[in-house]
Amino acid sequence: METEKRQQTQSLKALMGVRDLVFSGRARPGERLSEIAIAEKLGISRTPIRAALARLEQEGLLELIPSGGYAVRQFSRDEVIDSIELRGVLEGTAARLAAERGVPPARLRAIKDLLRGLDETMAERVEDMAFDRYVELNAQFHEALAGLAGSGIIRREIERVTRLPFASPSAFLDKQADVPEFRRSLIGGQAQHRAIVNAIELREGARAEALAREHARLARQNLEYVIEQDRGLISRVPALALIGE
Amino acid sequence: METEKRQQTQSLKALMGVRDLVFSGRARPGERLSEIAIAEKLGISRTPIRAALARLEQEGLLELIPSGGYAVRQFSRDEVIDSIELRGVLEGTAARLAAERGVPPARLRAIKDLLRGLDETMAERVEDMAFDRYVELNAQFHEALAGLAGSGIIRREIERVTRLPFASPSAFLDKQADVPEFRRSLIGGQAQHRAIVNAIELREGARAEALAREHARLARQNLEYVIEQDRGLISRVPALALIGE
DNA sequence: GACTTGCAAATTGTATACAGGTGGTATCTA
DNA sequence: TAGATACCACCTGTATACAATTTGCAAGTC
Repeated sequence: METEKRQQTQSLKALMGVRDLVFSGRARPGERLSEIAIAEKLGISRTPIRAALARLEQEGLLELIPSGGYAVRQFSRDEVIDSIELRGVLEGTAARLAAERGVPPARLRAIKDLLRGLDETMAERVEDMAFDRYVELNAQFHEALAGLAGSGIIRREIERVTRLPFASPSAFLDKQADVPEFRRSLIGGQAQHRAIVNAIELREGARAEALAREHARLARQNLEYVIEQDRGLISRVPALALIGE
Repeated sequence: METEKRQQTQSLKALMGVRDLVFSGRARPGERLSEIAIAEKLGISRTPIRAALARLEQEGLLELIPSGGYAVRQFSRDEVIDSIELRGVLEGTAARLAAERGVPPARLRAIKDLLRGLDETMAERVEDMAFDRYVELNAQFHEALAGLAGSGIIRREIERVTRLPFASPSAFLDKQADVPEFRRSLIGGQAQHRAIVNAIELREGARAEALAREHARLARQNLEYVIEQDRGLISRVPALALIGE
């Protein structure tokens, strides 16, 4: 019908449009993002585009050009590593606080269900894994973990860091990056998932924190594998499109 | 000359203007911030105001009203505590990484100079302390610490959290909140400063991290003192203007 | 008297007009 | 041929106009 979901649409369309422009690699790092060009391409006026650009700059995806305007930001290897480290620290904090403060039974049950679901995706041979399903459940697990401490502040901050694609728990879980090396890392990853939840349940804050931090290191390992062993993969992992240098 | 430093001014004026409106308490938590009203008050058009509002929402200072527009956000006691905790975690990470990665001698010297400066503000009797100078140097110390790991990502994140006034290391260091209880806490605080730098210099990452976290707890102690012992102080500590509930 | 309904004012979201400034190019000169 | 200068096109920052909602009030009805 003519309901035409226009509610809030222009702004959202602009935000998603620009994000996609960057993530898809159609806008290369360093490239200037012209308001007019984008506006024409997306079929909306400059105003919502401008708002989207400003917001994405806040998110760290774009950078200000001294003479005005915005450009796609380029991230160095070190910045990517620090972002992953940061995610580990924040997820570790969420885990620790959840352990220290205690988690309502319903929530604990919910995250345990996710654990079980993840288990079911595993198989004897890595080729037999239900990769897509793992990716989906893994994202849900990390989301649940971020909220487990019951702190909106922490949850929000994790969400923020995670918006940088290469810092996301799903950074190396992509159909395009379906590499045996990465698949193998999921086995250990799932063991860490279990350990984290166990530590939280037993109210072992320090252990929960350390485990969550170490868990994030999986992403770092995968990153280093890509950079040092198989640079060709860089272009196949979408989350790595912003890495330069 | 009529050069009239207008460079970038409207946007900046809008940002500072709205921030000040909130921090000064002229806009109460929950209150809607009307673009037109602010635009008239500040003598600029709606466009830069709008940008400022959107940005401050991203910073967490404002919240979106479902039907459109922005309102001053109100923070619960728990959210304030979590923000302080978060700052502790992030400063702890900066300290740990600085210890693990090592700090260039010049930077180490610089932060040690700050330590010495802070020492000089101390006195036998708390009434004799150079309070203003301490406040100034303390802010510099925390800024230096945030940058000590040489990570722009970490530095930026600390800066972000710190923008929430009650999460800042200077939250309870204000002329209006010049209370003996707070002054006394500075003595132990300075000891922690020294210990943090010492741990970093000795490359003791875990110790540096734990100390920095504990150091942030000073702010939490002060907060709890205000809430549980002397609620009248709330109105005298500007950083606490946003606390509700 | 309380609730509903309709209207009017106000407010946001979006588009566009306008001015100042930046960068690039082409031409002219040495 | 290389460098400098002047001009032109484009782009951003800001203001304002316009349209669609939303909110608040008032009047009318049950």
